[in-house]
Amino acid sequence: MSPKWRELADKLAERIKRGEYAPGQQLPHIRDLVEAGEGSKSTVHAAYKALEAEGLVTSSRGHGTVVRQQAPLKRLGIARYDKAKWRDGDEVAFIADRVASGRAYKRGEQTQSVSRVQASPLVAAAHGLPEGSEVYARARLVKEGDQPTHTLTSYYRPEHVEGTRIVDPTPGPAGKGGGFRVLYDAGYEIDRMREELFARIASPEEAALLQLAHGEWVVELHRTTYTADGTVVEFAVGIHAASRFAWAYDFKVPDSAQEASQ
Amino acid sequence: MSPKWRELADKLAERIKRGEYAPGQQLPHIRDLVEAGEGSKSTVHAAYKALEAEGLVTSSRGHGTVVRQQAPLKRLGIARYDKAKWRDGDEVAFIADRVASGRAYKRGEQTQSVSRVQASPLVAAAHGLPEGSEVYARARLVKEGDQPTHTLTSYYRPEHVEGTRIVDPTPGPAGKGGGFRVLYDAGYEIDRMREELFARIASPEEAALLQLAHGEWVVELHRTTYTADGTVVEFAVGIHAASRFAWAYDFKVPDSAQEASQ
DNA sequence: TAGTGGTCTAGACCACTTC
DNA sequence: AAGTGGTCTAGACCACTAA
Repeated sequence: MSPKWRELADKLAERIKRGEYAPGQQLPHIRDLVEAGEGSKSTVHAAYKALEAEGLVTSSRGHGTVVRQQAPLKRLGIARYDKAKWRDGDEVAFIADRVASGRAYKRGEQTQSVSRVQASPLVAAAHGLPEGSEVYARARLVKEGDQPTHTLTSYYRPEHVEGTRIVDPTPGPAGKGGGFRVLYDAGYEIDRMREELFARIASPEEAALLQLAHGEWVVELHRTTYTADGTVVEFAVGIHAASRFAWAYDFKVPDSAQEASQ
Repeated sequence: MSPKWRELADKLAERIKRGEYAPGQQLPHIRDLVEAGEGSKSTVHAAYKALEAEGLVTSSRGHGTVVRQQAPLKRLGIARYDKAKWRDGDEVAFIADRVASGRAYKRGEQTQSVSRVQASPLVAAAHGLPEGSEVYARARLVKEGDQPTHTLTSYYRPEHVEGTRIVDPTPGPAGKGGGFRVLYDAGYEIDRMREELFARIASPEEAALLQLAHGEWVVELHRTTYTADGTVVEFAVGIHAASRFAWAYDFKVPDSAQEASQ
């Protein structure tokens, strides 16, 4: 026998999934359910808190509890890095994402700030630098309408970007073609990438920034970008609301027995 | 000003991270903290519940609340599918994972059951079959010691596996070399894969199976495996405890302007 | 039997929003 | 001022574990 608050939460979740409570619609007020005999205020509140942690509703004082918009997952694939997009056209990866997902791009949905900082152990290791070396950090917060979706911070070695648009940024996503175009123009053509992902609980700051419910998770993405000679020209860390993204990777099955002939 | 339960949870989390409460060690009992003036029983309990949702501790009735073992992330990369491992040797992918993570493999850490089922919409779409077609499902639950880490269910088309070891399984991971070896021996050499990942709340069944705390998340992995001629020979769905895994993907930056010459 | 965490209640009070 | 969700208390009782 589940606890009472769990039963109530399941009952409400069921109705939400069946569409009886539509997205944007108000759930019954806590005091109404108390009156209706669903339990004490604490019990009903526990059920609502569970629904919020599960991402189904959002509560706010003074307003009430409303069913959340269940935005479809945004799908990110390798194709978003296609050279043709940023080298020959003027797209940048994050705009390609929108197009692929059938979303429109609006100006002002990406904020950016560039600063010169000391490399953290993670950043230093990725770039093969001593800890504490100075690097350029380009931090973006990407929104979709009013909804922030993820942060992305790129770290560059000073000798690769000094004097480029990246360190003296005009508004918008690093100008025409984005960061990879800038590196390309500076003589560093990207060739290979490594993406590493894992999920964890959002920190309080991240939860506030990405408008996450308490207990929601984020996916942390580490992207290391190499030129053909193996130089790391960009290391980026992204924090994504875990419930809003999916990643897809296509690859050939490796065969180490044939490595020499490839 | 955070609520009292949040302050208490943060204080305890801090001490856990600093090592004052070591993994496996008991946290103070709820009633002790009530006595110590940290708040009422409900307040202290709320703090403990938050710590549990954040994966830091596990509570159980009759025992107490102990600090969780923070197992390092298991890292999964493309290399675990290396043909040399299962074609020329007799390793299977999941053993390669253990070796890469410095863990030992013990027999009996993987359970398996094979059945003939009607394809769900997801499975049918992956195989390009009409919904409800019959497929073989090979379901595994992978453990590490006593700790289950993930489930993995592979779906095969009957004409690809009928009469092979897969559908008449001997104990262990589909026998020597695993499922890919069986397909290889049957004339279907795998060539290309697509992995898709996303995170979501664990269902109650998954939480029980994988021994997850309430509110923990899982990563669902969809793996589609193709032969060189584009035939889908395996579609697999994995459910991983989100806090226990990391994924890494290496790839060349695509260039659609050169597709013809590749 | 004694001790643990978990649930539930009734009610007071707080923080915030809207009218 | 009235109505919303959020916090907190004191205490009763339940479920489970151990000796």
